[in-house]
Amino acid sequence: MLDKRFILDNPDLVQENCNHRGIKVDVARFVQLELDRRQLQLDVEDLSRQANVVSKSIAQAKDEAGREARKVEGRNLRDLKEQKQVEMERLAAEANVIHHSMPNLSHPEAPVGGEDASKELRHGEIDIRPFPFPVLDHVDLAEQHSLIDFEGGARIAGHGFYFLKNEAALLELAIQQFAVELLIREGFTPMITPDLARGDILKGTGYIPRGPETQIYSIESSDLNLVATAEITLGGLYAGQVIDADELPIRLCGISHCFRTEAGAAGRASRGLYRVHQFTKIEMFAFTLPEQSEDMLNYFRELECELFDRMGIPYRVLDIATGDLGGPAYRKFDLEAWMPGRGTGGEYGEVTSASNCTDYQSRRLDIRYKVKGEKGTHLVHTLNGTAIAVSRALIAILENCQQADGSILVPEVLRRWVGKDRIGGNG
RNA sequence: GGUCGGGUGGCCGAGUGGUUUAAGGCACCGGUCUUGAAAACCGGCGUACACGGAAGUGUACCGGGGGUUCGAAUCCCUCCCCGACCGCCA
Repeated sequence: MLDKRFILDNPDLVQENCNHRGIKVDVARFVQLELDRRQLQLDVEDLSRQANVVSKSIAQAKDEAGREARKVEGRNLRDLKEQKQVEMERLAAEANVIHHSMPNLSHPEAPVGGEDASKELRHGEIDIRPFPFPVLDHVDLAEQHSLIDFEGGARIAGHGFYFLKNEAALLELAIQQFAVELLIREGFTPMITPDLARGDILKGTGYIPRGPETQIYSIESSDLNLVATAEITLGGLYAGQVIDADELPIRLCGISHCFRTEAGAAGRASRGLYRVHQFTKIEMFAFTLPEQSEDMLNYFRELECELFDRMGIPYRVLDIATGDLGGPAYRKFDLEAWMPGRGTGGEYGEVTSASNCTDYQSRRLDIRYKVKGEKGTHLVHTLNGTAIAVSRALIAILENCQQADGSILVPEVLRRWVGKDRIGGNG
């Protein structure tokens, strides 16, 4: 959420930003509602004050008749207050709907426009290598080497679920180890988080459970939901807390399963592992001082690059355009890995995403910091970034590392955990 | 799952309907004293929102929500969480 005072002071700027983001918001309406609400709040508070004075006077009243008269007066004041308050809450509710629909402000350098306006910043260290042989996609490669059982997954849980088998199962563990090891070395605290969370926590992070088009699986007869990312649990971990400024920045590395219904995704390219209902993800999350968040976002992006460079995967880095930032992000960088088996002749596919949410998430989650010796508290900035989403990484690895003889070379950095250099062939 | 006990400020902790304006302590900040520090002493010290140029003032907040009352940390209902013990169990 945005700061209400900021919206009132800068309605034109906020409206323009909403337009750039491609989100329909009536900022003027919000401003009017909020101003009216404040007037009512004054009335309510004044009536409360009068009623409190009356209440206190009752204890000191001399005779029973005086007390009774005061009680009636108190009742009337409270009734009046109640009426005003109901009206105030009605306005607040309407203003709140608009407020919640407002996206975060946008970084001045973020490209303005729709999805196509996103700007390619650079490529990874590894060039796309030529494939002087017929390229297979990861589904065919997995079939050939008995790595993934999509039919089995569909049988027990439906389309979008799968079993990882043999080296694919080992690769899943290897990828996790590789990413977590690097992040620990960088000073992140490794966290295996709950895979379920309460509705409040999801809403605080910006996810909407149980709606008609929800991306979230919910547990029946319970407030619990399967998480779509560790961002939900890691952000929620500090909800309602005041953090000592000395402790910032806090950097966490979340290891969790991610569950997504992918409602409304029917028809989109979804062959194989690309769009699945469950996958494992290693997530970076940070709470920072406001002046630290820009550097932290760049740091997240560079770590993502390092991980994919070291796995030998070609990729490009995108500076995401305003129209594609979603609600909470102030700026967002995506890594798209080259997937030779995608489309005809290969395509880039999103593998990571790093966002600086500034104070947009922390305002809703109420995560503050306090500077020693200073009065009051301030909102922290939150950032999240994919270190590695295992399912998408598997696609990139299998497809980029396939050899002319049909075997798949295991990236060197993963061999320690996979226990072999090569899948298939004579490895 | 069962029984019992709990949830009060950054932390600990008192408080069973009205001078409670939430006692007291710790921590923290300022000061006195001191060569310096500690100790001692004095003072300050919650958050949010609103109003105000400011000083400041008002309202709300004692796990969440609802109720009773002129008035609720306190009484009632409900939900959540924590702890102890019992049962079951990887």
